[in-house]
Amino acid sequence: MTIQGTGTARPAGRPRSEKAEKAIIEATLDLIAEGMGVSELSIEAIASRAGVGKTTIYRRWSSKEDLVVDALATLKAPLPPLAGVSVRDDLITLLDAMRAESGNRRGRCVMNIAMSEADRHPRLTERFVQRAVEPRRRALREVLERGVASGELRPDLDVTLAMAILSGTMMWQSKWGPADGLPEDLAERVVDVVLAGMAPPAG
Amino acid sequence: MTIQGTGTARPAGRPRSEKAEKAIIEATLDLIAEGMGVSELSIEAIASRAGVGKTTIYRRWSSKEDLVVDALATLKAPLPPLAGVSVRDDLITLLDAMRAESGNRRGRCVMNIAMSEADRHPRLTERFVQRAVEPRRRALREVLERGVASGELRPDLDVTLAMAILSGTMMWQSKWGPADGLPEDLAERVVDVVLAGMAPPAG
Amino acid sequence: MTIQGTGTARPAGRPRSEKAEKAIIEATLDLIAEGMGVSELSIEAIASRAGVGKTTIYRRWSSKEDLVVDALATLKAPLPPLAGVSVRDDLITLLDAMRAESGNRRGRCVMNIAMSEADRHPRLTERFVQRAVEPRRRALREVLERGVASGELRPDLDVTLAMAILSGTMMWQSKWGPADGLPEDLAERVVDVVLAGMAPPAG
Amino acid sequence: MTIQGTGTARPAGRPRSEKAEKAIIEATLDLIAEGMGVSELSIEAIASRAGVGKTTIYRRWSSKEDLVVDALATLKAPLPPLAGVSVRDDLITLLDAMRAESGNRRGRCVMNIAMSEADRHPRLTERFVQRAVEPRRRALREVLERGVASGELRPDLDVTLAMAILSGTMMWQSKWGPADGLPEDLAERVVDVVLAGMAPPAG
DNA sequence: GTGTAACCGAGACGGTACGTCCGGTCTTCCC
DNA sequence: GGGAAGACCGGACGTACCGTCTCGGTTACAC
Repeated sequence: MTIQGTGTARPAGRPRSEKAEKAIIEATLDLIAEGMGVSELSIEAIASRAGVGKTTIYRRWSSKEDLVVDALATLKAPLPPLAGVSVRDDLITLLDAMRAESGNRRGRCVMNIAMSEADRHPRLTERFVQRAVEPRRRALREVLERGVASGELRPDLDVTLAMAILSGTMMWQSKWGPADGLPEDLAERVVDVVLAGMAPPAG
Repeated sequence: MTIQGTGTARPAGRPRSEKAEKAIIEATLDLIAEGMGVSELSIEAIASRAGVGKTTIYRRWSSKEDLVVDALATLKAPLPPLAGVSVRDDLITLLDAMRAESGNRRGRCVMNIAMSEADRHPRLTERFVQRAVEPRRRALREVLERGVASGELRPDLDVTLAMAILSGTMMWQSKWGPADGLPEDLAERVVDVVLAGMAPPAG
Repeated sequence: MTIQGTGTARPAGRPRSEKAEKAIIEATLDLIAEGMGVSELSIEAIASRAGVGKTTIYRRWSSKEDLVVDALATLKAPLPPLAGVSVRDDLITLLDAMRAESGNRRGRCVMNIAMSEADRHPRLTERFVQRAVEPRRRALREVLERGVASGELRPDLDVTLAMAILSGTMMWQSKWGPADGLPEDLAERVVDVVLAGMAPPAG
Repeated sequence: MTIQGTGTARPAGRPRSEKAEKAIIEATLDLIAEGMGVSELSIEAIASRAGVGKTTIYRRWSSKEDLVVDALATLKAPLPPLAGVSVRDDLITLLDAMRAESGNRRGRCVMNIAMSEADRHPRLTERFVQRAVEPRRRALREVLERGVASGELRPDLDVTLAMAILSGTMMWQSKWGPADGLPEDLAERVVDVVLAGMAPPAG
């Protein structure tokens, strides 16, 4: 017998097509980017867009939600590189990146799904938080704590509060801001306000 | 002839039932509060929940979107009464009210709809902004401007920026905050940070 | 006052219009004659045909069935005059009249209703039997019994059986006969068969 | 190429379910047996009773009438076996079978439909005649003609007339007879009357 | 090769909702 | 009271689409 002893033996028959899998995921993300909510998304539309039979989808995922979860999971989180010199600069870099991501169509739609389906599809939101929210939150926290450690920020800084203000301001404005005439340099300004408001009181 | 010249004469036939109209609106809001998005909402479910024939709905609204628009429009905006003494106290009152409103189930669901359907149903969002967002925004602006006028806030305060920070922080946290362990007195704290960060530099 | 004290006092208000009542009944019979079954009959159609408001019908009959019952009840049963001489001739006269009545459109439709609605609307059928079937049955029986009494028919004649054969043959053929090429003088022939088959055996 | 030239190739896709087809027909007959006329029959009720989607019905029949036609067509006509010895016995057997069939609920309702819808749905009636009426008529005629050939009946017997009397008596009584107190052995009696009335005059 | 199994396409399945129509009832106006 | 008008609820219509399932025919690998 020539069955190699290595781990999982390849199952008999034609192997599943990676191409089909990718096409399905891509089609799903495309449709999401076009503003489809989870319920507007139809397997039929995905299959058609991916050039794939409905069966092929059904063979891989047992429900639409599973598919969307997997699709969102492929969204990588390329955090911007931080200079690591000035805390202020790094914060601005981070916040501008966040705004940019949630500002374009795709980001906004993914955001919508993650938020509005939170009640009905907890697993979906959970996965999104884990893949997209947490990394950014962690980066933000690290920068702030670095500032505390380096003395650039006051030692008793309420990091959690600062994070809430910074991210809240940016994310909220990416949703409603455009209509409000908020300035381009919003990141810079809010960082300054927070740093000023949280700076050591006098000296 | 004795036809009175007064305005629009009452049309012939049985008049439309106000009760039915209210029941329909209420049913719609109920279903929204149960997490239905606009596309999950079905006229049939609304009719059944309201104890009303489908025709009675179609007679009044030509599309589901129109109905939802009207339903959201009935959400009144009972802003909390402001003491009008201290700007700081008034801000805290306002922000806490905002958080409370978006914290309960109904508020959260309405919020979800308004946000996630923004792209697909602009009229819906527009109406929501006009009825729910604008009044709050205006109230916030008035308090801030009063502070400027009274000298409680620095004269060159960037009111728009302050509003973005205050409302962004509160609204964003009403969505993601619960999982973050943010404190109960968030409103108080963020107001203090903003006031400190925007206070007249010297005195 | 000129209200006469006689019997039932006339109720206040405008008296009901007899004309409307007749028009409604007539319209109902018309529609039935056009082949409508009880369920195809609609109050709306009746009202429209009678030039009457739906209310006016609803005020008088509490259900469609009641109305149809009353309408059928107005169908009079003008039995043909019998010469009273020969039993054979009288039977032929009766049977030919029956065939004529169930042969024209109106008679056939009324028949259809009476028969097919028997299960669902027993009161309707009951009324029909009482007004239309019974008189004919009675006439038939009288002629036969007269023949027995006069010696024209054998004394032990089974009157019930004779009636079943005579009326069954005529009525059944009025339904299915036309396609069968049955002769015009069917009545005469069947009477002869029955009389022959039931005549005193030898002398 | 090895594509065989054999007949009609099986069409692509999932084949239609015979089970569904049968269930639909059965449900239709059930509802008819419950006294539904053609207009009371609703596709929705049939679908629900058959445990089938409405599409599954519409895929097969384009109209309610077509469905009913097919349903009635499935009613088989199991004529009773005839001994073939005595004409009199065979006639009695046939007539009793006819009475039994139109005596039970299902038979009565089918009869009602066939008769009362004759004007509105000629195709329906036509099919019913062809499937149910004709075979019986043929059997009756054959027995009678056998009697003529064998000398058991007079050679100049009017077969058509005899058929009209025999079937008319039986069918009519199956409708109105129960209330008339007609005897159990009606078949026997009417056969005797007809044979007597049509027997060769002298011998 | 041959076999196995996944592939694709097509189409029927049960189900839900659609928007329309119409029927019987109810309510109001005007004569 | 009577007519007209029209809203009311309910039920069925025929259609569309969805997710599922079931086929036939094809393709890619491992033996």
